[in-house]
Amino acid sequence: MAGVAGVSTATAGRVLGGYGKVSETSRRKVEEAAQRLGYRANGLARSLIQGSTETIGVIVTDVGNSFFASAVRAIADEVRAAGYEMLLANTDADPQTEQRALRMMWEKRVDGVIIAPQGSGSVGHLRPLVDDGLPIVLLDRPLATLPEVDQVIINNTSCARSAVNHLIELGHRHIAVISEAAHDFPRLRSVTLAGGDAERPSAARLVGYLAALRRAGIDADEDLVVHSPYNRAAAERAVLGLLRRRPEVTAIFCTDNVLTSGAVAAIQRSGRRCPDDLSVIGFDDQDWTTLVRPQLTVVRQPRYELGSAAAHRLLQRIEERRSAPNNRSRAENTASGDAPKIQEAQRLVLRGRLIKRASTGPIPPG
Amino acid sequence: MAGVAGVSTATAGRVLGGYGKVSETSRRKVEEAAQRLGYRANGLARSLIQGSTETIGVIVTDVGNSFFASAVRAIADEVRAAGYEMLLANTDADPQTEQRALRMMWEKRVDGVIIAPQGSGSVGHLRPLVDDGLPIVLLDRPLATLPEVDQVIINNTSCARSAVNHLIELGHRHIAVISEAAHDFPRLRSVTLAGGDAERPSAARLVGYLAALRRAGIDADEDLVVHSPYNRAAAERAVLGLLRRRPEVTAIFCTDNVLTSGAVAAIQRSGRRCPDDLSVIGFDDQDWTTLVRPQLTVVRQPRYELGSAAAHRLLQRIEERRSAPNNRSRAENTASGDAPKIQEAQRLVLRGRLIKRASTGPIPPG
DNA sequence: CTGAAAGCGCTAACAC
DNA sequence: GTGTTAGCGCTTTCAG
Repeated sequence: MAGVAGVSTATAGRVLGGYGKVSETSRRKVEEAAQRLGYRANGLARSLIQGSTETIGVIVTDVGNSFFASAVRAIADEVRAAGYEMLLANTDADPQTEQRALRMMWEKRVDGVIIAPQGSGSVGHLRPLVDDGLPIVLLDRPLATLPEVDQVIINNTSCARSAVNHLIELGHRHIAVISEAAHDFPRLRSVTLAGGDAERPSAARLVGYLAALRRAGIDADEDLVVHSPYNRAAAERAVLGLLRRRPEVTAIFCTDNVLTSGAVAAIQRSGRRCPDDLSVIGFDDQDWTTLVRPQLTVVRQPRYELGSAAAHRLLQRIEERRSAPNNRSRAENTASGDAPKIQEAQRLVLRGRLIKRASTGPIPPG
Repeated sequence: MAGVAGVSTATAGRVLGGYGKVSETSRRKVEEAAQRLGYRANGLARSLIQGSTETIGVIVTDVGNSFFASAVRAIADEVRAAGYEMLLANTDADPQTEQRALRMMWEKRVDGVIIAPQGSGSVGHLRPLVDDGLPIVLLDRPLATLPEVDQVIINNTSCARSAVNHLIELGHRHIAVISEAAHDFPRLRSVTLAGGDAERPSAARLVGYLAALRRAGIDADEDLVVHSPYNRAAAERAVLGLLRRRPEVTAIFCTDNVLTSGAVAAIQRSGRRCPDDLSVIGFDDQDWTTLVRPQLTVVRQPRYELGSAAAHRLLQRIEERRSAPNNRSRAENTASGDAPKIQEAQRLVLRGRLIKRASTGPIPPG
């Protein structure tokens, strides 16, 4: 390449890499040769030497879920605008898959990571990267034992609280919730009593449900806290079971978009009329919630904004680190006697809100 | 690193990289040292030397769209099973964005690319990579001028044909179609006459619509071919306009999932009853199509399978090339007098099918 | 402004 | 088995 252009590799590099000073004449020669040879830079070599890949890693549990699809879309937009690329991985909430993805991305030298951790096991997977000083942003789920890491989340507990409050105000007393975290009911009940919060969105929403009941002086009934995995068919079965088992239930709060569609299907199949016999609140304001009859009352969460905020935060951290790579690794940090200069972690909470529509109504007489 | 373990860099490399032969003793020493130092391999250096990154590029127009979200999910699954990673980019159907993404991925040395090209302009963007011998698979949209590239697509034309046939059999004569490719109507009409096909799915579906009408001896009416971009609100407006303008329309065929939701919204707002006044067929069998009343008749396309097939094909090509890197680049090919050995491109067509439900019925009397 | 040379962290070939 | 050496393709000193 440099040979064809009749200059040294150094000059060629300066032109192609856009650094240093080059005369117009040699610039033209190089560009022409590059054109002719169909030259393309080797990003690997460049990254190897510069120590940055202009690539971030994104790890979610399921891009197929519309919630994450929106968030990833937002991240992609933000990242592209900054001239970065995005490595994407799915975990299906499997700890091992998550660990492997994280490790591979780390070895591929991503400049930062946005992750929706699968659970508390994630802390162990993230620890080495955190200690290494890699910028990380937690998406949608905080990790209490990783307080030094930035996070962008939704005010899940209070969203759930206002949803359930709405039902209570309408006169409902037998309010069921369908949740992926139902098995955590005993633990979460005490969390509520202590006024605390919970890590996973599903748990946080359940806490909100419990808090609302408690404030209204309604005893939480474990049998009305029904469990379902994130799977429409399973949710449908779970809700059908509930309605058969506890016909006195007059309202259902769904804590996730797929649980919502399962619940709506179940109610339709059960023959109960909504909202006359049964009120429903869904989670996540998807397009179809205004197409069904009655239109669904839902908690809308800013999914796209969640993604852009996370990406924005991450890119900012990467930029910070680039201009001041003090906090390289724990090893170096401990070695140098400087002030640790550990950046305060940022905790960004975006607000969802209740959209009242036609699927919620006053408690039926009788 | 090698120093701490008390061995040479070569031995350390053999252990960490998992190649060559090493004694148990030194293996243990190296692993221990690696553990202690928190060593992580540098994938960039490895890739630089081995000439493969174990990473593929995926380019779609919008991961936020449930169609692509499913396909990308499938690709992620397939790719992960093979131990690869995935760089993902969105183009919003913008040629420049597509070109930039392609270029960046190419420079980052991806081992292959899956792309849903935005249009015929994509050929120029892909040409250099194709000539370089990079494995590529076209997803969902063929490119006639790039016949040497593998493609995985849906039988869009015949899906559309059977949808419209269904309407015709029910007695409908004034059948509208809502399409992103409506402006291509004149050109596509001649394509149909010639029995040809079209590149973009939207166009292919429109061709199917025209073919069905033609076979039934119904004249296609340009005014019933309504245009809408992929945007729910726009689709809703377009369909409302159609219903006002041409009240004799008794059936609507939607050629995409977002157009479908817009059309359903419009019909609901118009006050026309479905299927009594108006039959509708949607595209893409999403969850909600069974939750609305009447349940929607739709064309189901195998979105997940489309993604897995594409990924599968690509990984296979990458494997082929790895074992026989003959066709490195055009330059070398031309130089060597060997048989070109150009692999025949594979064209995989997955079949969608019509799911008849309650939104289609016989033509109303009157 | 330009060239020569060193080296990023690794693997491949070859000796020992 | 193991160590030595020579690069992968680029950027970065450092002289000229």
